[in-house]
Amino acid sequence: MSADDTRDRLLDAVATELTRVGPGALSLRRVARLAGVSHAAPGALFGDKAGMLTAFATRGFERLAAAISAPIDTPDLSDWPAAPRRIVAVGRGYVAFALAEPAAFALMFRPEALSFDDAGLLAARDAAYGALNAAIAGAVASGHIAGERAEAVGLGAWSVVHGLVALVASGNLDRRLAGDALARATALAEQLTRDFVAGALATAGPDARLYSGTHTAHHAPPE
Amino acid sequence: MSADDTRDRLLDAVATELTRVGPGALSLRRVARLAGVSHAAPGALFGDKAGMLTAFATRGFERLAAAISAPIDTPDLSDWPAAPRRIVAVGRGYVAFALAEPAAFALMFRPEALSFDDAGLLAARDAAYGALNAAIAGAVASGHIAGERAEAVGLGAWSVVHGLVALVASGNLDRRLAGDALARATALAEQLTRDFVAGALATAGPDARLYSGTHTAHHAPPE
DNA sequence: GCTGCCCGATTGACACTGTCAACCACCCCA
DNA sequence: TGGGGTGGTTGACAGTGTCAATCGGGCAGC
Repeated sequence: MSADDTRDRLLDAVATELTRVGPGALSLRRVARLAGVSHAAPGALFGDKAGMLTAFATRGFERLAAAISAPIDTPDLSDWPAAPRRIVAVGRGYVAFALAEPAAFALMFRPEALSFDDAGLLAARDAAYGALNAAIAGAVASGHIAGERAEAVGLGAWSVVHGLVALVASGNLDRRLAGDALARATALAEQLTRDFVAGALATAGPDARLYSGTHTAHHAPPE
Repeated sequence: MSADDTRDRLLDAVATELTRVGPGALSLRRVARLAGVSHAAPGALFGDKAGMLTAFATRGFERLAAAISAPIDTPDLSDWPAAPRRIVAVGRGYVAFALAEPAAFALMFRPEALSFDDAGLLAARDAAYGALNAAIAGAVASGHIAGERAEAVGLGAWSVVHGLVALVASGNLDRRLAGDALARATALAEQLTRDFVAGALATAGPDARLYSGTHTAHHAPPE
């Protein structure tokens, strides 16, 4: 049983406990028991509880970066140019990750539970944000978003996606999204991302609108 | 010393402890000590820790409802019609509350720390959401938002505002928003709310655009 | 005016938590 | 053949949330 082995076993135990009881009620000792090690093993390996959760959150940011960098195909946007399509794809990856691993996602955005100045964590986080920014930068380069609007559009798209996911995760949308909340939320997030990008494009000029009216007629912006 | 008196003293102690150490590290016994009562007094009054935090969060939702219902004046939108202006005002009130009481805001959206099926909490929460929905309904009634788009616009505006605030609160925007992060975030949230509403209006029809281009020329949508 | 009683609150105990010091086993390198 | 550090354990400690038992005191009913 190597050192990396117990490290991985502990982080796996963190994952199962995180989904079972949530980030707030997670117990270091229970994680250790679940991993079959002594109650002080996490401390010896990670320093303290925050260190252990930081290691897990770092893995989470790496998976988030992979999720939003993945070339998700968007056949329903076949008449959109590549750059805005990429933005929507990033949004979909973000939502998909948050809904697939809600506990990890919640932990990643709970800085008081982590060692937030950890170098590895910051690197993984910045890598994920870099993938996000790259999509915006691509749309700027292709002329679909005005340069001076890039920050606002990037933050807006990120905010709308993150906000929706946070509201779903905090159980505040159940009444609105009756039925299969997650499926509807996913669909809505895609719609919202499209809306926001389209709104940003609309403000770029009279003819830059992506689509209008009935949601069936799509008009491509000038290339 | 009446019962309501100690109740209030405990909730005030929760407020100070919440801002001091955050929702995760809050200790029931320390709150009790701070309020000058025994360590079991909160349990006797509120049932358990979650009950005490629920009582505090209920107060928070009431203040949130007041913040977004307040008639905030928006002189910079003097040429906007009343209904979309009201939506922006709601967004500003939401952000103002979240930035003014970040600890309370964070607790309110951490359901695992609360008794989330508490009747009082749900009532206060729904009252706040009602104020939010009323603004959207007003824009629908005045014809500025298509009825079938109301849910998407409402969720989108809420998501973008909530998401931005959540990202700021979780310390994930410091690098982007260098300098006085909060002030810039507030300004950006307003901009984003405007953008989103404008985008939603843009999709309502070719001539329904609120403004375009340089952000200096504003065009009113048809009344 | 006394009795019973519930409410607000206290004390004491319990199991559990995170952390730290001390100790132990093993492997690698000198 | 030794150290010495790495990975891991045991044991202790203060602090936490919760519960049972208790207590005082106001209040209604007789």
